[in-house]
Amino acid sequence: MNVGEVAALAGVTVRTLHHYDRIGLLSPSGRTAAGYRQYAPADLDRLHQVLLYRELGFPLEEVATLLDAPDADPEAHLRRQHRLLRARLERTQAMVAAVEKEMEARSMGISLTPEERFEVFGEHDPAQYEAEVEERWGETDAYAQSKRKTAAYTKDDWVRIKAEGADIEARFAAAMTDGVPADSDRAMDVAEEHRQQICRNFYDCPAEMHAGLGRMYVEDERFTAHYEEIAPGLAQYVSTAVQANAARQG
Amino acid sequence: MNVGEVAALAGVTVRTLHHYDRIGLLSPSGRTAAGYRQYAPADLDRLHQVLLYRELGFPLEEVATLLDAPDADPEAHLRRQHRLLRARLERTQAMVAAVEKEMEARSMGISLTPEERFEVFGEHDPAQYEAEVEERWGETDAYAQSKRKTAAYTKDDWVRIKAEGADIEARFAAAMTDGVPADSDRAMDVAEEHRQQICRNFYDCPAEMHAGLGRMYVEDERFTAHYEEIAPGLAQYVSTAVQANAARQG
DNA sequence: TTGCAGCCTGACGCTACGTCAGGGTCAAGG
DNA sequence: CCTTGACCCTGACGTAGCGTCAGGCTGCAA
Repeated sequence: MNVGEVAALAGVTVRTLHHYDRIGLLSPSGRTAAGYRQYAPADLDRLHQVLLYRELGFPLEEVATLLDAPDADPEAHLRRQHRLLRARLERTQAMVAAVEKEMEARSMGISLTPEERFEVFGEHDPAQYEAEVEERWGETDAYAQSKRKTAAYTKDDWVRIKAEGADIEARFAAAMTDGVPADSDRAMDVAEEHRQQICRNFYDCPAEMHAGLGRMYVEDERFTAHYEEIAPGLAQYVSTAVQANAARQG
Repeated sequence: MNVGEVAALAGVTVRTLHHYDRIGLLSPSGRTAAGYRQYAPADLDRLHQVLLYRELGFPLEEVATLLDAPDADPEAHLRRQHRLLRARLERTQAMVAAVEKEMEARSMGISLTPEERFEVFGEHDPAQYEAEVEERWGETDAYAQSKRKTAAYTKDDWVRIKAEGADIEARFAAAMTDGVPADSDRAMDVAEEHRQQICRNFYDCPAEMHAGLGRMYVEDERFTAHYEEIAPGLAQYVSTAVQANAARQG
C-alpha cells in the first residue's frame, strides 16, 4: 500500500505519515523504484499501535521507545492500552458527572465552590497522568503478568493452552446438546472456567469485560464462525452463558 | 487570588495563565500596584469553561470566540459540553471494545483485517470531529432549546418555575410523610414530573442523567442540605424515587 | 501524448505552551 | 532594619506535531 491508501485507511493525513517516517517512528518497509513509500501489513500493525498510544496522549518519542523496546510483546501493549483507556473512561465519566452537577446546581440556585468545580481537573495533565499511573501501577503487577505470560510460553505451553480451550468449548457444546439452558448453573460454571482460563493464560479479564466478549461472540462474524464451526448454535449459547455468568458474578 | 494559587487550584501552570492573559483568552480582572495578577471569582468561572473546552479539543482561539459570543448563556455552554463529553465517552468505549476484541482475537488465533482494526480511528481527528458534530447537530435543536430557555425568561417565568419546583418538592415530602415507599408508583410519578420539569425549564434530562442526579442528592452535601431543609430524610427519599423512576423508564 | 491525480522532498508557519534570563516584591526571621 | 527565600513580572527563545505551500517527478487513462 502507498501513503495515500494507508492515510485513508487509518484516518490520518499523508503529511502525518511523512512526519512519522522522518522522525523514524514508522518507516515503510519498502520503496518503489521511483521512491514511493510502500507499506507492508506489519507497518499497518505498527501504525495502529502508534495511533492508539498517540490518542492516549503519549509523546511520539515515547511511543517510539515503547514500541522499539525489545522485551515488550504485543500483548503487553494491548493490556497497557486497555488499562489506560479505562482510566480515560473513568475520567470522562467524572467530567460528565461534574457538568451534570453544575447544571443541576444552577437550576436549583445552589452555587458550587471553586474547589468543587475544579475538582475534576485537579493536577491532571491528560497525558502525563495516565503515563504516570502506568509507570507506578502498571509495571508492578502487570509487568510481572506480562513476563510470565505469552512471551515465556514454550511449545508445550501452547499445546496445553490449546487443549484447555478445546476442552472448555467441548463442554459448552456438550451442555448445549444435552439441552441444558445457557443460563443454567452448569453452563455458567463452564463460562466461569472459560474466564479463568483467559485470566491464567492471556490477560486479566474481569466479569464486565468477559460479558463484552460474550456479546462480541454473536455480533462479530469472525468469532461467531469460530464457534459455529464446532457446533451450530454454539456461538449464541456461549454468548448467553458468558453474559449470564458475568451477571451472576456481579 | 494570584497566579500561583489559581494555577494550583485549576491544575495548570503559571505559564499557561500568562499565555491566556497575553492572547486575551483570560485576563485577570485586576492587578496589584506591583503588577501582580489578581483573579476574581468570575475569572475562575471563565477559566473553568476554558479548561473544559480545551480538554474537548477546541483550539484556544475558538474557545475565545465561543466564550465571548454575546448571545451565548452559560447554560448553553454546559449543554454543549455535556453533549461533547458524552460523544467522547462513546468513542472511548468503542476503543476499549476494540482493544478487547483484538486481545480475544489473538488468544483465539483469529487475525483481524486492517479495516476492522482501524475502524475506530476512521476519519476522526479528536477535536475537529467533535466540533463538527457540534456544528451540525448541536446548533439545530439545542440552539433553539438554548434560545427559548433561561436566556429568555422573564421575572414571571422565574416565579412560575420556582413555584413548580416547590410544588414537586412538597409532593415528595407529602408522599414521604404519608408513609408511601420511595419506589412506589406514586413517588415515581412525582419523580417523573420532576424530570419533565427539568427538561421543560432547564436542560434536556434523559432518564440516565436523572438517575445520576438522584445519586448526587445523597452523595453531595449541598444537595442533601437543600432537601433536608424541607424535611428530614427527604434527600434519601427523592434520591431513591428518582432512581427507581429511571429504572422504570428503562 | 497529454492530462491529471498522486507521490516526492525541502522549507516555512502555527499552536500551546516549556524553559530560562534578568529583575522586582513580600512576609518572616535574625 | 535588613536579608533571605518564595513568588511575581516581562521578554525571548525552544519544542512538538503537524499544516501548508512550492517545485518537481510518476503513473495511468483517454
